[in-house]
Amino acid sequence: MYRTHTCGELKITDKNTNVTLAGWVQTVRKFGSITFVDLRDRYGITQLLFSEVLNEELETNPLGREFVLQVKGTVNERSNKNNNIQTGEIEILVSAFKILNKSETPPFTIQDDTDGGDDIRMKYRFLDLRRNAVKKNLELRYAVGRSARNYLHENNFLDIETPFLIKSTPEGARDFVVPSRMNPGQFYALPQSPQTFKQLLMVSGYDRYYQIVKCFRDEDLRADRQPEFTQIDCEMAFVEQEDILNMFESMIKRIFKDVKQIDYTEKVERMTWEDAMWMYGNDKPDIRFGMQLTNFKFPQHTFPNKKMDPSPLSFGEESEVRFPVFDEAETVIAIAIPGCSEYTRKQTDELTEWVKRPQIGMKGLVYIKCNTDGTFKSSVDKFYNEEKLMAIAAAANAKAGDLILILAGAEEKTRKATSDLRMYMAERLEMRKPTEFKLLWVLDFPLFEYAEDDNPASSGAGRWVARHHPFTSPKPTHISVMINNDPVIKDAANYLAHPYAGIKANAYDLVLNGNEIGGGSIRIHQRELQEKMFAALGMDETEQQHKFGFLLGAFEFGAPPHGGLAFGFDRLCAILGGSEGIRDFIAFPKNNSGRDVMLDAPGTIDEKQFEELQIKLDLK
RNA sequence: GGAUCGGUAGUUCAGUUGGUUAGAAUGCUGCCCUGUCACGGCAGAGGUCGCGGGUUCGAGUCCCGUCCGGUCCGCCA
Repeated sequence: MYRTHTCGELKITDKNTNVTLAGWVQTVRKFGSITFVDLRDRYGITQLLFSEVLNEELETNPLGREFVLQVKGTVNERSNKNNNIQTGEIEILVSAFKILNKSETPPFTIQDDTDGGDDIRMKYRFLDLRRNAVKKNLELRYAVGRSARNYLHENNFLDIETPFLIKSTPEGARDFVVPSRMNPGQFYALPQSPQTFKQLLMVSGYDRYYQIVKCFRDEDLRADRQPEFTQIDCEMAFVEQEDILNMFESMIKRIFKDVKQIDYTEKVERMTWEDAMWMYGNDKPDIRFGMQLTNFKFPQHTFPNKKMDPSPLSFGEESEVRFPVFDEAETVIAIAIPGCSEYTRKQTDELTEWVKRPQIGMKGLVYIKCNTDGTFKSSVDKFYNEEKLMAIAAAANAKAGDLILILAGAEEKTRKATSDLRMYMAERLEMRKPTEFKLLWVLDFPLFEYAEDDNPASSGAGRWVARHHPFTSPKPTHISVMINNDPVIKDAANYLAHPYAGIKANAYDLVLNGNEIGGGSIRIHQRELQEKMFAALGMDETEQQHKFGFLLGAFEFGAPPHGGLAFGFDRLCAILGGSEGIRDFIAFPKNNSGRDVMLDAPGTIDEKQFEELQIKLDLK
């Protein structure tokens, strides 16, 4: 037997017990005739005491960091206790030891606060995973998965596996492809999600399905995006949107309870997509803090349901003064930053530089300081007098002591920039606390999105793309709009006037602290509507049949109404763990360029493999 | 596809207007130490300054290219 106990469980009540432990050498502290060794395993650290004969034996068999060590000994009460570790009251008085394996000196320290950078940690990920900080994340990941499985199991969901080698249907993201040896010249694709399979399972009558499953998308990476990632993928039959929201709102609350011991009892807030864009400039707003946008100016057709109040920015017809930046802009949006009226010139300049970065791309930034004494100081004093500034501040809901920031420009860009600025300021003011959690359902997304046509033959006319995916159903009231109108966009410049632009989807996203952690929809389950959808996306009958014939066919054999959603498992774990990046919540992640630096993958393949696949490499 | 920051000892970093022998911390090696737990003390080893080219009397430092890594935009139905 290699061990009788782990390194994390012995207590003062085990005093005088004979034990055998095995683990890795964390540190060796020598004091002439006695030596302390910290022995580490998955469960904790236990101090070993080598004295007298054993200490001398260490001279001939010296220990190094990360040696694998087995010791026999008795549990001893420490004379100096260490309250920082679980086993701090005891130590093992070693009577015999055996080095089970030696170790090279690791390239970085195996500690919570390692000295290793990301690069070297990833290269030696197997050592990095020994660190408590990463281990904690993987344990949290397991806990989240277990909690979800328990919940889904209790609610009659069936875990059904779906294939990884499927057919390429390049509708959304790029597919990863796998050549087929037995079918030369043909390729499988790895699934971007098990979407069509879970819908077919609904047709098959498995009315509650789930799977914690890998998905693959060949797109560029981010701190929170990996080419292979994991979803909690769920689907239900005979449900409406409300049923899904309730079912999965409860699931996420259960996860909060199980994993974070948080009683998230209040109802999850709900917001339409239009309101989210209006109030936050973003379809996944972080609503833990205020700083809502004030829309001073916007193109009415983008927000047909919003009323344009008389803007305090405008001058009367007879006025000689004009501020062209606001006058000529399509959109002007303000945010009031609480408590920042004391910002120095240097700080406001810094913010201006920030919005002028190419990633944001604004031309400048207007600020108004609402001084605590009731006066105002702004970068537009030349154009707006005290009275006007006061009116602007009132409209922007700014209080004395606030700093109003105003951006102006084209609608889409300005709205995004204002939203980015809001997040940046919140970050800067430490209003985004990683231990505070707030959920939000965003509802009523547009079904379609306008895209510039990349096909030059169609002379620049735009086309529709599915905002969610092509299986998403329109709101019941919008079905007829879709059926009865031609999807072709004749006037690209005025695409918002097209009836399709107003069609809302039966889709929903779950947002946690400004991150999309899940999304789904009620699906189309009638062949006619599905065909219309494919057609709207520019697929002719042949293409539809070729790509999705199996699904259209299935819809003719009693497809029930159904819908579902999928959670981004990695991202959910990262946020619950208080981190923005998902890499340390995945045991073996890829780097920025999609490489596994430990394996050095991807790599080339043998000539023989090419031959078997009947593929000749001819790189451009 | 684009922007931006970085690459100097095993590791994390500093390195001034271009100027003698490139530093610190940590890790590593050796010696000393009976109560440490970030042990302590003394001594020591350790560098193709990512790579290639250029400017210069002289380049870690300036310029160009390239490779690698981080973050972001585009992209991610």
